[in-house]
Amino acid sequence: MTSAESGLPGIPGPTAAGRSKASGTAGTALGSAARLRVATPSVADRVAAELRLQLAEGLLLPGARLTESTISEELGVSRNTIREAFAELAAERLVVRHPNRGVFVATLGPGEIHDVYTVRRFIEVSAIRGGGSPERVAAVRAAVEEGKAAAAADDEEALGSANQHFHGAIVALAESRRLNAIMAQVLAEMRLFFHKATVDAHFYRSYLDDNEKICKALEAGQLDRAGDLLLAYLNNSEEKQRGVHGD
Amino acid sequence: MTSAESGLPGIPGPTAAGRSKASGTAGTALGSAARLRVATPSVADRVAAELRLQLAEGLLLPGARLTESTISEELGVSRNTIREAFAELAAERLVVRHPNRGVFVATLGPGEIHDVYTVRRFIEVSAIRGGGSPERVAAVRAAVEEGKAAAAADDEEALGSANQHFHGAIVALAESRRLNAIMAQVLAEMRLFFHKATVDAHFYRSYLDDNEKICKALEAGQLDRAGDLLLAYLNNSEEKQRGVHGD
DNA sequence: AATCTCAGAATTGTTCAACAATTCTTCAAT
DNA sequence: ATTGAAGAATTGTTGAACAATTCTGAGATT
Repeated sequence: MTSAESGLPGIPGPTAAGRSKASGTAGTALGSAARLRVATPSVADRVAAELRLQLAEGLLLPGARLTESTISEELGVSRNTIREAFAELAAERLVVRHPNRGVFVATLGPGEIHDVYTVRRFIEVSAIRGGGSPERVAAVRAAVEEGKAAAAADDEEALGSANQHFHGAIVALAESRRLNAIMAQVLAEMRLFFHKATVDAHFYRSYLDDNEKICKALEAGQLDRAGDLLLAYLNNSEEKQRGVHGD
Repeated sequence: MTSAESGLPGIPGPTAAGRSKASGTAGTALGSAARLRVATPSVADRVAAELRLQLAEGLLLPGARLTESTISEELGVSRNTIREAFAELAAERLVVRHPNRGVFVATLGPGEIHDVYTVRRFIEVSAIRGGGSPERVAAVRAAVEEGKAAAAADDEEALGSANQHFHGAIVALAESRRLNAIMAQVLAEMRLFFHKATVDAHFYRSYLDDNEKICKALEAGQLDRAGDLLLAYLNNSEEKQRGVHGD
């Protein structure tokens, strides 16, 4: 694609406000039909979602600059709307605003990585120590199996996802909307610097055993033990990350 | 004030872009002089800060609607900028966006209150169990004394602030930027529903003893005991809140 | 060659005005 | 009382404009 007109996923056609673009009526019928009763996310939200996706896929590397006009053209959305999306992403720390200089993909130095792991230690360990309903525990188990399957299929990408699902499921034990949101945000931040150093096969694979053990302890109701294992895992993981990245 | 031109604190004079408003040159000199080397926060940020303040002071009660045009006029800021500020506040959960209907001050039902306390239990208890440097412990002590002074002066407002400082100081033990930010956000949410029911003098005052005990345990290095006390305090506090608000 | 300076280009910050889409109001008709 | 249909108000989004700031690249200076 060279000069995209509407690069946004979801609802296809732009409705063309402004005073330009003769605004062909084609597609309008389908658009209103599809909008059954679900509140359509705003364009700004969709832009934010799209950028979040590109961030997660490593298409936008840390430190990269996000120029308003470029994205505006690329996505066929006005600059003002882009700015609204930026405000969202900045609040999520995925992106940093330098006044008068622009927004950049967040870069996580050694200190920041430690900070992220501190949050994870606090939340994940507390969550697992609190246990959870059988359904939630089953979800943790499912994530473990998902990881095994990915390993068997030699799918690195899926392995990484499974690992994140595992940790997400652990926090979900607490059944807290806010904790889930916080964890999701932290995991999104982590994806950011996962792309910097290409992780080798052994990197993720070594986690599988840990996850299995943690899950088993959880299922057996040995919550303190599960917490200790998880804590050790997180410490170990941080050390490895620290090794891979600067310092 | 009837038709405010620049209701924003901080940097006084609006620079008047657009094509209107003859833009008197008065005040410009002082403005640039004051902007020594500190990155001036954007207007959107200042709007968000102002709204955050009004929210904290109970000037904007939960459920209240924030109309773009009204705030735009009131603060002498364009609608687009207001929207950017809204995006910030929505990300902080202080405000909720109903598509095509507007933004409203967030309301916290019983479930939400429980959720907020869940986050606090996770973070605060973990933080105090981890202990902290002498300086950070001293900061906790300072918050306790601040509360005592406020009680002696019969200053309800200050008592509330001191209490929040106390809990903020506990999280600060962990020396984590992100945890501090999360806690600040949660406390901001709590301020939201504190204004609903006017808390009587005994409400806060009963906390003073708890805080003192917790602080003493912390200073004595009895971290587990401090954690237990804090946990009990939080459970008790949640129950009281639940009693005051619609159950 | 290294660096300083300064005009011009590019970009961000902010505003205004317009209009489509949606929601809210009002008021009559059944 | 319920329904329905103008009409008013508000949000969502755009495009254009311009001030302020930062970036860039030649020359000029040491």
